[in-house]
Amino acid sequence: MISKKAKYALKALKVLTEEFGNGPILISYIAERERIPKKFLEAILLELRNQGVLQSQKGKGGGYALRIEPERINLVQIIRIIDGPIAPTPCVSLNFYVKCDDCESEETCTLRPIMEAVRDANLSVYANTNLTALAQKQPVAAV
Amino acid sequence: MISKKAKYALKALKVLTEEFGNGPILISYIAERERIPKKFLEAILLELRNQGVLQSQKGKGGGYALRIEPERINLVQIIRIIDGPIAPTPCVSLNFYVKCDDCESEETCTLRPIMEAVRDANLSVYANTNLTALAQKQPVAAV
DNA sequence: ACAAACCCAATAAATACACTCAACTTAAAG
DNA sequence: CTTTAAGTTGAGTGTATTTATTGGGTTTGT
Repeated sequence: MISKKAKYALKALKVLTEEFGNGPILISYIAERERIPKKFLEAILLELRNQGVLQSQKGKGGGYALRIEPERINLVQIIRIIDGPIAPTPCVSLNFYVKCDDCESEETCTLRPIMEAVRDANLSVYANTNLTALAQKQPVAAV
Repeated sequence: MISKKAKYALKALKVLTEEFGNGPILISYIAERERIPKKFLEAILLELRNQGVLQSQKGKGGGYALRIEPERINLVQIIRIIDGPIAPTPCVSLNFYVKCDDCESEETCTLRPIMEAVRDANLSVYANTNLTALAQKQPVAAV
């Protein structure tokens, strides 16, 4: 399961993709349209801004916008920012690797191959989906 | 990410698979061998027993054992017992479906197809792995 | 002055443990 | 054959950390 935070992030980015080119979009607008708790969304958008995905503008006429074209942003980047690892266990994570303190050897661990397979299965879906696809309700191609 | 609880459950079941046919296995034995916090493991094994996966025996010579042959138990069953849904969001879960309170219509939701693809990718790995495979360090076949 | 993003902190539930005591089963002692 | 002791699961409670949310106040740009 991904977190609600990640799901909210994706929904917010969907809106920002649809509104891409229309200037800054209000937090309140996104929150209402997608029924996301506003204060929570605030923190999510801030995080995405700090990670370089979004840009923000304070004051009147302010709001949030994608920093680059939606085609160039895929779901792997977003999920990693919000939830961290995509792998089912930290010990097979590519970007957030943490050694298991309960495992003796990774070479002999029989769980690893399965966990790696799960990781790759997830990665292939997330990596092949960009924000434009997310906003367009395209059927996702099987991998 | 699966929970630590789920990972511990799989490791414990691996041991019980290896020891299948050798009578009841002690919690302490599994805990030490796999370096799982004993009290936590206790709760995990109990849950698996209550769900019909394991049988237990109290008193001297007691312990835990698989109730049926390891070939007949796959990881989907285990993950569902311990972590619940395999799907990334409750709204695309086959066994633990919960309607999104923030979504208006599931038909028009653009996140759904991606979430379903992720769910199916995970399911295909977990469903194709039984406890015997888990214990044998077989490379997992791509799906 | 106003409107917006931004920051700080408090709350509630779930996760990951630890600690203590009760219940049950078997085996040995009397 | 009954009692007792030892070994084991089982049940309840407590604590720290993360997740999801809310509230109030601050800063910044127009």
